[in-house]
Amino acid sequence: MKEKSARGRPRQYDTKTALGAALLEFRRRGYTGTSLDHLSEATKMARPSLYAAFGNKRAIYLRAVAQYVEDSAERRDGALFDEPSLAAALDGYFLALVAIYSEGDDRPLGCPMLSVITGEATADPVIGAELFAALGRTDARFRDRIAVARDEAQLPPTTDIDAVAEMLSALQHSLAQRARAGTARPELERIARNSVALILKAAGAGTAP
Amino acid sequence: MKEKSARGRPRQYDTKTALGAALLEFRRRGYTGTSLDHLSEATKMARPSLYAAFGNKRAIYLRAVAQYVEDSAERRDGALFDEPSLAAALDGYFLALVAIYSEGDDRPLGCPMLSVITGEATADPVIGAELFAALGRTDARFRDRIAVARDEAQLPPTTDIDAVAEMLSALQHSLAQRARAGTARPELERIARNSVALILKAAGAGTAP
DNA sequence: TCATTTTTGTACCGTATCGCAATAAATTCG
DNA sequence: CGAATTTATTGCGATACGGTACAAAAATGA
Repeated sequence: MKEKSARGRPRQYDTKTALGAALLEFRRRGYTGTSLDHLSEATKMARPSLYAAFGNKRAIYLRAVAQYVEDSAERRDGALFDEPSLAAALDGYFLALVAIYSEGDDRPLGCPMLSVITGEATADPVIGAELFAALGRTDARFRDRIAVARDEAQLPPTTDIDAVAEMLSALQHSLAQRARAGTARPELERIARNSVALILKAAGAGTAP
Repeated sequence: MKEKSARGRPRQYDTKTALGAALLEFRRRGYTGTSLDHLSEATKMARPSLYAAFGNKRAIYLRAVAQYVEDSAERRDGALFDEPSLAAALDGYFLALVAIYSEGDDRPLGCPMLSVITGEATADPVIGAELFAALGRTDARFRDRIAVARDEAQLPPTTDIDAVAEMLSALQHSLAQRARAGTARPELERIARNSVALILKAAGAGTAP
């Protein structure tokens, strides 16, 4: 499926690595705080090349975050759905999430969406819609996993799927927030484990066989 | 305790209203997206006056948010601690919180801290420290309230105070995130009520008399 | 070899930005 | 009234910003 460069001067950049470098820059500096010059330096692409390849700054961010979502989707869904035990699945999922949120040489960089574009959501409707959609996707994924666990009788049939899923989403939002504020990884992992246990207890896990 | 203006030309602005207008502008545009010109227009103070009164942009934000924290502390603590029933206290607290987060003509403006400076926390260490401290204060307030409820036997003596407080903080973080993404107020209120109920259930409220 | 195609590099434009200097206006004290 | 003091206003200067025009460079095809 690789596009074979047919003609013309070959491009010196690789799209995936460029978008990865761009996202890292956004995570470091924030959305508005990242200029096209910063992106140009980080990706080693000249500004016109950036523009030709992806479009304006917002398009660069959206492409970069879309690649992040796509690349991490497999790991996320794997952690959530390949593990039969709900408790183990959630533990694995959130530990992987904390690992991502804790990336960063100096301090944790947080979530590539929640920690980066929250400030812009009110000023830029496109960004706001993107953020809203991302929240909805996370909710839906948790709902699906909870429904599976309920169908497998790991949770009572009366389980309020929406409420439990919203608590799991809240944990994710909170971990992103705390990571961005500088909370260290072991503390995030502790919070994740404790919270998952508490949520499962509230959901009635292990109550009715 | 009012400073009586002793000499010189009297100032035309009121500090509190100016800081309130500045905070509103920060919430609308985000931290980096708000320029001194925006603040100047919003507060009806000339840029040099802003500079003389508060200092640079970061100082303006910190002063504005400090005033917000101070002004809302009374209502917050009142909702939390004046109500004897833990369930009623938490419901009241989070409904008041949702009311604040839902402010805004066009769309909800979210939290004056969580929704505004999260993106800058990695780039500006002072902002990062401020955010970290704010998270710690919220945690501590919830811990205190849970401890009171446990001492009054509204919760079992074995209650894990830290874990429950962290879940309540997570709910707060999540409501801020969802509000900023555009979730409407009734939905936020529904989530708040359901989550409080679930957390109390997990904490064992009403289990042991 | 030479035209064609695609990417790269340089330079530029209009605007916005922060921070401040210099001056004008409004008030109190003597 | 005049001196002193505090605030308000105007304007400047240097930089950074997003976005683009244009020509040079590097490849392919005939």
